[in-house]
Amino acid sequence: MTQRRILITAALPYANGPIHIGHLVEYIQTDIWARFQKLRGHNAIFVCADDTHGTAITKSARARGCTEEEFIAEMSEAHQRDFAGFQIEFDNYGSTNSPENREYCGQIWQALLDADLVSQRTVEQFFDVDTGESLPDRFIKGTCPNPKCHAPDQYGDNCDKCGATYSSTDVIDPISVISGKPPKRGEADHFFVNIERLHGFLSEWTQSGDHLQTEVANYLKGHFLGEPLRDWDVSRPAPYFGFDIPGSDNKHFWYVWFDAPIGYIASTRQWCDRHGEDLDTWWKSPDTEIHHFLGKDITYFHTLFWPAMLKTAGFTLPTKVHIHGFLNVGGEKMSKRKGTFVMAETYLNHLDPAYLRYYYASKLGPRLEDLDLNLNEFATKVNSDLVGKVVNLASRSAKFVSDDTLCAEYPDDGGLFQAAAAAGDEIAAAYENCDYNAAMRKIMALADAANKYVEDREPWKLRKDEARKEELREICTVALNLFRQIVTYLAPVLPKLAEQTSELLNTPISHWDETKTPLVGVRVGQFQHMMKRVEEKQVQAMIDDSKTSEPVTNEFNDGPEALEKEPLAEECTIDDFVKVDMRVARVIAAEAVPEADKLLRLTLSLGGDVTRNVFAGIKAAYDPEKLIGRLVICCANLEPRKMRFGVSEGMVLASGTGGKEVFVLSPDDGAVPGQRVH
RNA sequence: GGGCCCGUAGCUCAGCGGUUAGAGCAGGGGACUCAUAAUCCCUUGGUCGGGGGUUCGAAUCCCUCCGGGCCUACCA
Repeated sequence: MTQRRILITAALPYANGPIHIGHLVEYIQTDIWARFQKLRGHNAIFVCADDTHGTAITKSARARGCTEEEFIAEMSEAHQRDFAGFQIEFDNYGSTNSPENREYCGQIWQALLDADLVSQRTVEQFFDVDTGESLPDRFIKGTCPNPKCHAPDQYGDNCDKCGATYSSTDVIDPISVISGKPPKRGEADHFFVNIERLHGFLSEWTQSGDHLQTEVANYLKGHFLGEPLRDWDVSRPAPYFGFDIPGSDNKHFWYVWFDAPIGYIASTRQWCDRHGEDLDTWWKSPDTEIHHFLGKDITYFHTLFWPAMLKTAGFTLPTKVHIHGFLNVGGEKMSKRKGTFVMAETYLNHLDPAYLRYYYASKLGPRLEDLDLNLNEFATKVNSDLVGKVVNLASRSAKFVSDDTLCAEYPDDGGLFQAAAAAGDEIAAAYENCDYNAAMRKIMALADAANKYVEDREPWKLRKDEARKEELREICTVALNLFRQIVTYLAPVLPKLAEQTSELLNTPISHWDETKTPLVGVRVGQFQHMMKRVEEKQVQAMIDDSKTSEPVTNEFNDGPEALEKEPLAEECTIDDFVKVDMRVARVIAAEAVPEADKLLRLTLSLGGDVTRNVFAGIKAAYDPEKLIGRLVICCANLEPRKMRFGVSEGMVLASGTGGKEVFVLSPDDGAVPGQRVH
């Protein structure tokens, strides 16, 4: 077989949060492919990096009270620790905030300028009033501008409720997520890449050859390539955490999605520098295959902009972009509340990474489909396939020959070894095609056949008969050779098991083709357990751990305590709800009740001359004078209640636990007393 | 609104124009006891989402409807 030169990348994890089991689908998928290619003897390298730029990083660093550089350094360390924990082995792990990356950004930028693809124009957008930062759509929240919807608290790009998409400048009552204040509208110059000029090239590249999965090619054709491609906004005005665009006098920075994919090149460059190789060998040679692995969310960056950049700057285009779907757990999106949003670190505190590597492998196919982690299936699959079938082979045969040797000549096994050796090509083809679930099924069929062999030969009966010792050795030689074939085929998925097997048989597993020749005459070591069964309670502990210890990672960092303290009430009907008549009211008089510890006496106006006398238990939290004039919400049809100090004719709505922790509700500006709350 | 993908046994999926539709797990029965309650044998279970069409032949191709997931450009 001729040796291929293969560059493999996984998408760069954003340095804004820890790695979770959803990310791991991709890194495990890619790592398996990289290990497979290496095991086949190809010259393959697997590079990755942290994606470190953008407004979100600045915001997180600020929340942590450190600089962006400190923040991303800490995050990079955490990411690499998690990856190492899952036996994901990069040949180089870089950062987009590296000098190499700046250099290649400059190079590609210059190529875009030389090709006259860059233009500059003014964009109207929002800025935060406190920090002066320009605000991306996701940093704006407000009311959906769709007249039929008007859902509050929606992001600046689209509405969760009605699905409308819009520009953040259209949002009603916009609020900056950074300061919580209304942003100011302003203008800024941005640089745009005229991607439409490469439309012909992109149509050709995406629709021909085998660069993309067919569903991805279809999606691009149906979605983007059917109409003119819009210009790509690749810059952000200062202040912005990233690289300043040369010649822009520190006023313009490359948008994070410009420099992120270039991180693939920069990371390769670091590897080249360490190994005395030339970058062009990897990025400008038609003899090098480039394989990107990524999730479906970032499809168009990698299938439109990225090829356009590479093409313009004279780099090699990807041989194949492998796009996978998202992870669901138990058929649903990962959920912090349900404890299914499991961080890599949390998983590792409870379970062996080999389990997840195998489970994902057994579910991954070449198509862009979501993958479901079913926790019951996870446990039964690992236990039944890995422990019950594979490891069991060694477990039930090795100890009969420990500290002894395998036969000097491979015995007759009825053609089992040959058949398994022949299956190697099919299994390899499945790996090559990213059809890991097919590969796993084929491998497990081999394990079934091997177990049946042991069953038929009943070695446990022979061991009692010294005269048949040689026969026993033959059976174990066959069983351990079949085991070793299986472990070799599984080595890309289960590197640790391959190492343990290497030790047991005193022979390293270093090449796929070792499955073609039986191992004979070697000394067999003491058998030790290679893998523990998954216990249901470990899985449950991991889920429980994820429920409580997970940091809430939305940008507001709201904790779960309040809800936990006072769980949601029983469901009520709309009819129940409308019975409660809540009205906007103005506090026109307020005084403390001297005889009472907690009460203020409030006089509320519902407009005109309608008033309500209300006793509210908010004395510890509010100064009565400051309440006067304020709008509040009151329950206006509550049955009046006689109290020692008079009759209370309603209730002022407030949240909080009592004492000083009381927060009276107020309507937004514009509300007038007497309006009903719906 | 537009687009992409999916709908096959209780569950997760394979099969994608050609013998009576398969696997693993789960369920039922039996064997074995070397092995981490592992293994082996037998077995229950499906009008392949519905309806039309093309074909000698359709789970497989086409149309349509229903159901589900996802994408829809400065969001990772």
